[in-house]
Amino acid sequence: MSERGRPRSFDRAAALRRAMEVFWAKGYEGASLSDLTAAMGINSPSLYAAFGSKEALFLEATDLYTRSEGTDIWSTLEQAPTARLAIEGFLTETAKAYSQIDRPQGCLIALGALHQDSTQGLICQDLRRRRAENQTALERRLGRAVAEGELPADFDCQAAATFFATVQHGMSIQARDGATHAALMATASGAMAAWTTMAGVRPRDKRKAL
Amino acid sequence: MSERGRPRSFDRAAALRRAMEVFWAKGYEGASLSDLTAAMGINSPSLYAAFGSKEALFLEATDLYTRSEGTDIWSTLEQAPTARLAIEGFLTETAKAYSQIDRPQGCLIALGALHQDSTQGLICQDLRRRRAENQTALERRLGRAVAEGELPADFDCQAAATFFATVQHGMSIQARDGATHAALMATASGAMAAWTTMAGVRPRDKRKAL
DNA sequence: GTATTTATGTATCGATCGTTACATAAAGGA
DNA sequence: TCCTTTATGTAACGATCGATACATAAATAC
Repeated sequence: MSERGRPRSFDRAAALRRAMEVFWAKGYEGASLSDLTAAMGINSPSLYAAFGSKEALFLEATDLYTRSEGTDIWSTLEQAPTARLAIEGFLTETAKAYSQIDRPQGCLIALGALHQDSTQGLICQDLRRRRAENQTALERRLGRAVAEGELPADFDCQAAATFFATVQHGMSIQARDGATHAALMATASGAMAAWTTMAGVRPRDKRKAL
Repeated sequence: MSERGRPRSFDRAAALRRAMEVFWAKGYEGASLSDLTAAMGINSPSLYAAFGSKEALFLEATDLYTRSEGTDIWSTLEQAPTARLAIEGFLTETAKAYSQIDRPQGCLIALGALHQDSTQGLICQDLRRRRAENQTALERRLGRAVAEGELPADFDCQAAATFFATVQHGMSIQARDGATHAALMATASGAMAAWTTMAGVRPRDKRKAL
């Protein structure tokens, strides 16, 4: 069926991964076609034949990013036995992921396109949707903890999810500024200090942050 | 002395303010010369004669931004009678500043140039320096509180400053996503919940966040 | 007055942006 | 073998990027 015509001479998946890394490092507007084709090892007509356009390539790249780079963060959030461990794991995995030395620092979803016209730009809309989904995932996990009795019924899941999502966004900028893993963990610890108060824990020992 | 030659036909300070707003809304790379000259009401030769280059204009614009837009945030930090009120005011003023409806959302210093090559780009270096200065201001305020006995001697000022600075950076992205003042205040409250734990307060009433 | 100095508007510079025509190469179908 | 189909490399498209050359306008100095 699809075996007609001259076969593609490059690995589409590998090229997409290279494109993802370029977008990750430079953002959507900062990544030029020259940057992309150079990293992907192909010429622009091949890029357009395989991916359609720069926009479409970015959308595929962010999808790959979501499927391949954020997994530890979100699987920890879902699978941790308690909400506290879920949030702690979420923050710890974020600190780890954002300070990998062999990768661009910070998060593609958070930093990829901050300056496009949000109401018009397709790219900006897509990233914003993904950020909203992430915050919703946090809120759902907290809601589950309320339902399970781990958190008090009057716990404000939405406010807490907003707070932790915002901390994660800030960690992207912090990472871009060259923050070490330890510095990111300082932020994670700070956020967990908030948990202690928010969850209404009466501390027997006066300080037990993270 | 400087009254020789044809006088400038536009208000340099007003034009700089317009340029600042464009950079604030679109970022350094996202703001084109066309955008700038249109907003400033001048032609490009006038821009270059008055400001030198796009880079120099941006640096002047960020300086104006620092002097004119961030004042409430940082004066509150310095002048509040206690560190707790200082941090609370810092966060509250940030939430207010980042959600002004008649202005670009978020912070120019935080969002202005996230994707330039950090080691090379002059713009990126300047913004990074300003972000570092802001974090240092937080750390100094906390250190003062330790010296005054408000905070315990083993209080980790650097870690706390990192945390609160990161929260503020995250609020810029949150604001860019259209967060309301209330949503930003939810984040501020979360950060103050962290304060309660970090400062080692033994809460008599179990919850008193912000 | 004339000379000098600075600013403005027009028009354009070379470089780069994202994108595509076009001829050729390499595969399967007949 | 010839036709169709798809991919590749070269080369270039129009648009826009940041930045300027140049002639003219408007001020002061003499």
